Amino acid sequence: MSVRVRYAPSPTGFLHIGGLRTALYNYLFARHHGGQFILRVEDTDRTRLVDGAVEDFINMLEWAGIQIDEGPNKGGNFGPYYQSQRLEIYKKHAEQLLREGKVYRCFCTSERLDQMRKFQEKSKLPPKYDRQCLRLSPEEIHKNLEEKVPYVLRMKLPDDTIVRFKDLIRDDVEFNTSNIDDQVLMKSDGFPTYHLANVVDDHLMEITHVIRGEEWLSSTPKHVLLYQFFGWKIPEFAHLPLLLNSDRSKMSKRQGDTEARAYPPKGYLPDALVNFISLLGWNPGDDREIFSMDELIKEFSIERIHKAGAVFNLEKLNWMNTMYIRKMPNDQIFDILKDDLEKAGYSKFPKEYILKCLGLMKERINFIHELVTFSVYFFKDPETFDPEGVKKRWAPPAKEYLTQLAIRLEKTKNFDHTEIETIFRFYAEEIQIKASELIHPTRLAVSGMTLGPGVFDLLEVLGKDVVLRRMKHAVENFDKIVAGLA
RNA sequence: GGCCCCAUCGUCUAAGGGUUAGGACAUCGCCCUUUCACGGCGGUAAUAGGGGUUCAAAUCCCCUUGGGGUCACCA
Repeated sequence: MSVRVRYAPSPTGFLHIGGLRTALYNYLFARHHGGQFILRVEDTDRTRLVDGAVEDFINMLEWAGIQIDEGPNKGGNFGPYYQSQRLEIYKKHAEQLLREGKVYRCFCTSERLDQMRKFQEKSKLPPKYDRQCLRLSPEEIHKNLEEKVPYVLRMKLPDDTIVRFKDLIRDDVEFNTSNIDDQVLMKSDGFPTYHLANVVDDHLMEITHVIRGEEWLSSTPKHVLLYQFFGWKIPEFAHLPLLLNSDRSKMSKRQGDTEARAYPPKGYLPDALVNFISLLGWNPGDDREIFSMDELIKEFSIERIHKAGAVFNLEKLNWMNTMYIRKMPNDQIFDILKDDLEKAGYSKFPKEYILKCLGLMKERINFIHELVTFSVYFFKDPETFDPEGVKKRWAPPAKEYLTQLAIRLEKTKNFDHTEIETIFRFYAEEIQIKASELIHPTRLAVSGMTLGPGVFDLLEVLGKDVVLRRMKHAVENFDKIVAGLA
């Protein structure tokens, strides 16, 4: 039987980084085994729906390179993939359980439930439904139904029974039903709760492996019991370790960016983010750390997922992002930055020129958009000059150096790296100074900055005309700039 | 609080009875060097505590401690 897994988020918010990892692990597992990855939207809570959430799930999964085989955007043989469109199915199954006495109607008001909980809390009792409605006589039930008193359907749990199940990550886990509440399965608005909808759908969609966050571990016995109520085969469970804030609490909005969609605009590459989160709770068993999606698919195994939660460490993600930027071909970077370059007004420059600039700059930036913001001087003459740099690099002889260099550079034929370097070295030797005393003032003159690519590369890429123009401008305004007037 | 899960450098982790407890990020130092980076070399840094089992324990068992999750007509 082929593997079928699902990622089943609730559209009550945008895709969470933790959700992205859950989806990724499901996807890797599916692909590793040649199975299917399904996206199912669990929109049974009508009060917390967030506009655009489903689009965000789909967009971000696609951005990350996770391909959905079946889902709201794809269709499939097991749809619909919105739970809100499957109400009849849940109703039918709930009625079956009601007929079989596995669930019962509960007419209790939320006020009574709240009161009861408060009392239990105060008296340090476990907060549990007291089963008042389980003791209702048939006449009372009939009367309530006649009077259209709203009701929910609750699971009737067996008394004092051990529910055991095997978790692929945690091995055997067991719970006693005496610690579990009679879970509501159908709400009074006719919508199922998560527990019912989830089990019914996983069964009908022939899900073989339920891979989800650890926060579901304690409700799994309810699900196991439900499978048993229906007489269905129980899928394999794998509860993933949680993603943590730096204080080791469950990753939440309080700290850092928890929404996946925050990452692309910050300049994170999808491959880097995917690679990074793949390693949060899993590793291949050796020292390798850089993996493409295909390699992850090849290497991934549930056996190597470990149990403890993992802190989302932004610094390591940043490092990984840097690695991926360095590795990425220039024209691919160009494609990603197209809009940014356009917006900055740089797209009027020839593509080959931009590609060269990207090539020089990508070695020294951490986020892809920095390529645009830090590359201004490739596209515009500097209007300001770093004051610290001016102070340090533009001592009086620099003016003469720049003048002389400009004269010599003007005579070049190719204006390439080697030719430029020769001129610098030769002139430095001639006047008995270190080449760096020429290099630093020149960098400042042509870029306005004290850092960036190697100067000879920089000059070559900028081209003779631009370099000479900027150097002359620097010489002409040298005294003003040094005096802090320009 | 009840129930459940978990526990190796600051962080991500390797080592599933015998290792000087390994790697990566971060950090520190040195080298390279025209700046910033990259890179190279090296350093600091961990088995939560206590009991067992064993010739031998990070590793198996128990207890303690600590952390987390969950206890809704939310998922």
